[in-house]
Amino acid sequence: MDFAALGQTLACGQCFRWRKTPDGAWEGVAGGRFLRLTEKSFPRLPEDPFWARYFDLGRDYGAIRARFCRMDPALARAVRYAPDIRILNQDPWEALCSFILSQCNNIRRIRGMVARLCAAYGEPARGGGHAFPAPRALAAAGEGDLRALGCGFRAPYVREAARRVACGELDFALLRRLPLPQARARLTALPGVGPKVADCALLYGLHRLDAFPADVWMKRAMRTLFPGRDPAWFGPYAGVAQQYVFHYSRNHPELFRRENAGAGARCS
DNA sequence: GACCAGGTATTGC
DNA sequence: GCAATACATGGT
Repeated sequence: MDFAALGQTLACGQCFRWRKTPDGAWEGVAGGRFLRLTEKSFPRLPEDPFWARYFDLGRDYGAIRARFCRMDPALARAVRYAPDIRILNQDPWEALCSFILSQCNNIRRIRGMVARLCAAYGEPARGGGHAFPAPRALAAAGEGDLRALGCGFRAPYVREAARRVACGELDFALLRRLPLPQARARLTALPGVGPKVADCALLYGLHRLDAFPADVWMKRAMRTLFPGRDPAWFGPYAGVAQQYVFHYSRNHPELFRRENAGAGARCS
């Protein structure tokens, strides 16, 4: 991974709190810390244990890529489009909450909603900006307050998820060690959390790399690019494959022009 | 205005 | 099981 390719990881749809500044730096907040990455500071990233883990620097993505490229030509195309994508180790609560907000929504607006929540309910972060709000903080917010920040019909979902995390009813430490189907079931027990959001929380928040979020783009991609395949076919790193394919698909909508989005998302 | 955006819950067949 | 519909909101 080099600095120039950072955008592949930070702007491929897995996180909502990073931005590229006009002068070409990347700025973001995670784990209550603000980070500004430039061409100059980037090489020292591995020295910080927190950020090394956040960017999953200990994993050999070259081997994962090579395996994908051998498996299937379409998968190889997706990998080559943005080979430097890595799956971040995000905070589980932040991932769950962010993807609850993602339903029936676009990435630009999700970023805005998350930014407003952080500004209103997040503690000041070390170095600048605000941390993602603690579950406790959002559990204590009124539904009307969350709606006022633009959360819409997702407001009660966020509040209830926050409450269950805050009181320990939903335990991320447990989710880390449960078999995937059982972890998924615990998550979908929350109102407003279905299979897609659950898999996002598992993949992005708990780093379960075999979780495979299937949104509209992935459903289209599966029909068109991988007919007859299912998530298990992608193997133990199915979630990584999903990220390559999701990003590739979103940036090649012409591949699906003759599809009628159907089979899934209906918002209006 | 209609249509869409990383879905989910509810209802009716 | 599976299709239809409501759910807020902002951008094109």
